Amino acid sequence: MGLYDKIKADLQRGRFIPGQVLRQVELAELYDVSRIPVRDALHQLRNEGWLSPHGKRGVAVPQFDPIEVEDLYLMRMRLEPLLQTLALDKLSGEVLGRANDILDSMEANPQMSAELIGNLNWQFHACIYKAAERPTLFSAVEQLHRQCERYIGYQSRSLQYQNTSQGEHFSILKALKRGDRELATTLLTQHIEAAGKSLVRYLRSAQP
Amino acid sequence: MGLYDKIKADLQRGRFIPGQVLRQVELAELYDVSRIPVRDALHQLRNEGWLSPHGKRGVAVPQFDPIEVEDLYLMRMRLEPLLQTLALDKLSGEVLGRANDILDSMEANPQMSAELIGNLNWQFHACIYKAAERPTLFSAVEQLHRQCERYIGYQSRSLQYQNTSQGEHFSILKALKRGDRELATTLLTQHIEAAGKSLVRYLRSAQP
DNA sequence: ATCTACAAAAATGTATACATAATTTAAAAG
DNA sequence: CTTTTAAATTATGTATACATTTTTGTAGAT
Repeated sequence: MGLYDKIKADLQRGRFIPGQVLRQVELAELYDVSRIPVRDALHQLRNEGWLSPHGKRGVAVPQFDPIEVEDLYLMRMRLEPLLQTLALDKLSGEVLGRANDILDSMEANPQMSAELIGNLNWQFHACIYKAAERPTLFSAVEQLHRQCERYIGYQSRSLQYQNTSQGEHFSILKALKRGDRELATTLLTQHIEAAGKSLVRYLRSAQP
Repeated sequence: MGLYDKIKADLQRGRFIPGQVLRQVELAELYDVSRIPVRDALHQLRNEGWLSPHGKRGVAVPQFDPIEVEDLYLMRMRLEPLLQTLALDKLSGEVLGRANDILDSMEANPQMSAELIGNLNWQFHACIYKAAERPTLFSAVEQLHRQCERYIGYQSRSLQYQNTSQGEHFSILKALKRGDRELATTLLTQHIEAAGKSLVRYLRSAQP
């Protein structure tokens, strides 16, 4: 696990306080490396929205920003259905099977960590998206996911939402299996919208 | 002008051949700096699609990829109208005036460099987009533009396309002034689609 | 007392040197 | 002759040291 992942994990776990300014030397000492790899990691983390520029030098841990969340989900609502549509014609039985397995494994283990649930969630959609064989579009969507991760965090969400979300996954998969383009698109759009709304609700309740 | 800009300009001008592998030492000697700033610049250029990973080490100048162009314009067609819509309510007379000035200045100088035309082109849209005050969405759109730049290059395009494109700009601006949400959205979508198609046509004619 | 100018500090950018990882080349075995 | 393995080469990653830039603090003038 590289330094980038370590710092990201610590940001996700809330080790650094929003608003806090991170200095290269501090981090270098903290993780026991030189400033060079720290610089690289900070650049990347800034690109992905995990850190924001702080004046002319340094980076800061960004505050929670509801507008940013809204923007991220608005973009996902427009790009992910597009990608899924492009994938539809190329969906093999193998891909659909793998997608099914992922959902089943989530169903089977009712008490997975929030982190693992989030990962499998993305795995499900990603394995469908990859079938489209559109690398540029895929990595754009992937980056949006990474930016969302910052807000999703490791907090476990309500069991109720987990269930409806899981139900939506199965509906989408069914529509894909039937090759119903329209329905799959509609369901995915609603799925993302619901996820966004749920996230905003959660953030508003957790943060003052 | 930083090293990043220098290398990008040289990529845009075709100093490096598509497929060519770029080594840090070569570039360091070429631009007379050490490898550290080269590394930083290469990272960023790779993030923006100007360079692609080459195996487990090094980067290469990417080949022209029609699918990538299509993806970029598909994304722009979905994100830019969204951003413009969000801007519509906040458009002040001052912003609209500035947008108008940009178009007029393009009209006034009929023989600007292709590079300058491209810049003003983006300035026009950007000054409207900025009015939305949605930084996340804006920088996503901005990044898509940067990725498109690689294909647009410095080559001058047909005069015919310049004229129709300019006409579309005026139509969009008029719709925005009237506050016609629907029309402005439709026109912008078509504008981007036309630009994409024109670019693909151009690339197909220039490249074998 | 406030503002400006200049000096001291602190933080980041960059160069050089070394460590690690990857690729290639050559040698040996099948 | 092909394939495999190990050594040498080459490229990138990282540490340390130095340069540059930005910020902060202080002294003097208005």
